[in-house]
Amino acid sequence: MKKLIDMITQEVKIAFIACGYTEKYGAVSLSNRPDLCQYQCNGAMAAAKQYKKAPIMIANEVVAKLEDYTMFKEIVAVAPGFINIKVSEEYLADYINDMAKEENFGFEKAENPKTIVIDYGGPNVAKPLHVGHLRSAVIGESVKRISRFAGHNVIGDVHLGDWGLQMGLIITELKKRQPELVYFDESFEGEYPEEAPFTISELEEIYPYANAYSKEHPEFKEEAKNATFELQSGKSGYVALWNHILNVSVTDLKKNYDKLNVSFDLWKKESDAQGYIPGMVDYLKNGGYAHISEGALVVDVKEETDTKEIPPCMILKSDGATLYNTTDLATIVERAELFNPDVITYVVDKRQELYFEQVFRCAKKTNLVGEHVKLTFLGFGTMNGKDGKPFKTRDGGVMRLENLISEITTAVYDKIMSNRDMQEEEAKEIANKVGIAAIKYGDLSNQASKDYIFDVERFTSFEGDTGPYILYTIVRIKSILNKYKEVTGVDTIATSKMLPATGESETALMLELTKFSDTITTAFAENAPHRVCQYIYDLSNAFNKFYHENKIIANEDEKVRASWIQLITLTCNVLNTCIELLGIEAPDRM
RNA sequence: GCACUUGUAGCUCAGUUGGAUAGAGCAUAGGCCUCCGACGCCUAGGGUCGCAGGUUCGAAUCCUGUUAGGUGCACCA
Repeated sequence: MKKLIDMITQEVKIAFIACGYTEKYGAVSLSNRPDLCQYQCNGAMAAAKQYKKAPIMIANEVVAKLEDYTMFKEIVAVAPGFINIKVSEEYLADYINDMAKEENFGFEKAENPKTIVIDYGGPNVAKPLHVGHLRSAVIGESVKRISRFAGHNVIGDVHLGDWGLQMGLIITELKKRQPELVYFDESFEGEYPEEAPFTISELEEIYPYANAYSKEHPEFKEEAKNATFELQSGKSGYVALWNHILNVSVTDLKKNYDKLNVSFDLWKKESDAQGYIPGMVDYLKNGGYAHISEGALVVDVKEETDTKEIPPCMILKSDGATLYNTTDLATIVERAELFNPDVITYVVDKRQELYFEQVFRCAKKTNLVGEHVKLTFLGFGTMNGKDGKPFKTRDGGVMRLENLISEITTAVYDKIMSNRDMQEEEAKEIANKVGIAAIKYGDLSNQASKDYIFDVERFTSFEGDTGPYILYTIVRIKSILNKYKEVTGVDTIATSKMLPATGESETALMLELTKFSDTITTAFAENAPHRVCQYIYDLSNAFNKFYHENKIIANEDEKVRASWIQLITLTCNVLNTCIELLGIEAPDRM
């Protein structure tokens, strides 16, 4: 189904052509002056120069061609050359009725679906999720859902950090604490136990301890490095331990991501890419791409046009060991081989931009991926506290994601209990949904690339541009619909059509609904969930205004009543679809 | 030092390919419940869009310079 604005544009363009002007001047945009009109065309002013004619004359000519169209309620030329447009109520109602009938409210899915791999989440094994992991998860999840809704074949990959010194540290520390474990018995040849010799909380304590200890004790660090090497060489006891660490970690991570309503199609790990490294390194060497610089194997990635110095992309350290770059490049190779993607999007902290620029350039320059593959860096800003500095706990430590979530949900729970008479059990469930919405909406409503201030007070507020306000609006509509069913005994799935709007707020609500497809299109094109947030906020406002101006259930005219029920049902459905794209769920009551 | 990035109301943020009087929310001051959820709606005040030039009929938006904050600059990830 064509977008309303495109249908208008089409007519205006035809009129421009009919008057002898170039089509491009007929571009129509949303009005900046809602008090004057709904849509506007500014092309006459741009055309004035080319045709050496007063803009208002051009505008008048064009308007004369369109005046009689039933599509328009009003189309006028205004000095110095604006064309102001209002759509007729009948036309708008027809459009809205079609929207309600169509799948996805008439949004047209991509004709040529692309395969898109989204790399987000990026947790490390044996380390708890902390606030630093929040944005990647929340933004990545939403971008994934939006892309999928837009009709693409999307693969969300968590890209687990399971490689490197951290594993050696844990193993070495474990050996120090429990040397009697069979994993350390060199002569052991049987089956290792299925049960892990530690719990997740023990694991989470071991890693930071070992990490700190290694900084003070070089000999311990040396041992850990050695253990890492032995693990990577396949020492069976260590591999068995590593599997335990992975399993215990992943189970816990899944639990936590689940709370956030975040899920991944793939649980690929850095270690999975290791197998691709030797071949890739050989390829880079033999292809003449890589050379030795200061003892390390590097690929130059600077370009003539650079205004800044871009350091070469390092493939192997001077001691011959691999590093993050190596793994990331190998992962690109792995993904290209497994999925043949058109796009790979990385949802990571924006501080890694230069680094990824190097990796992307290296991959392209050396043809590790084809020309057609688009490597996208979607960098997000820092989540700051109210003081504008990176978010910390009260005593200055790193805040665990779990704690952040429970802090928010208790705040919401208290609010619900003080306002509503509700069973504890139900209130808790609702508080979970509302709390998650508060966190996610608070994050997603900002442009991803900017830093933002995480303000518990503001995000959990039920007023203003917040997650809870959006949910409140949805719950309110649901409540009206239930009441309607109660009063009339009629199910809300009415067959009647929506009638042309009779009031301003009704027209405004309908117009807002027509913008659904435009919103999805832009949100996808820009990888920008905040577009969706903005839209549902506007839509919620439009609904609330309409609600206040009209008595829906009490209306005597049965046809109007049915029409309005249809209208708010559609509003509710659109809102629900949108919050789903943000990874948010609405409760039935709150 | 070099580079990237951000600067919009007291605070937190939007701002469509350059368009008309720069928008929201919070906070502040008022008004609206015998009526579908007042966690709502309406009204008011609040701005040199960091600063200075330039391009343009027209600039928060494009260009140049400048200033303030944030960030990054090969063997960490």
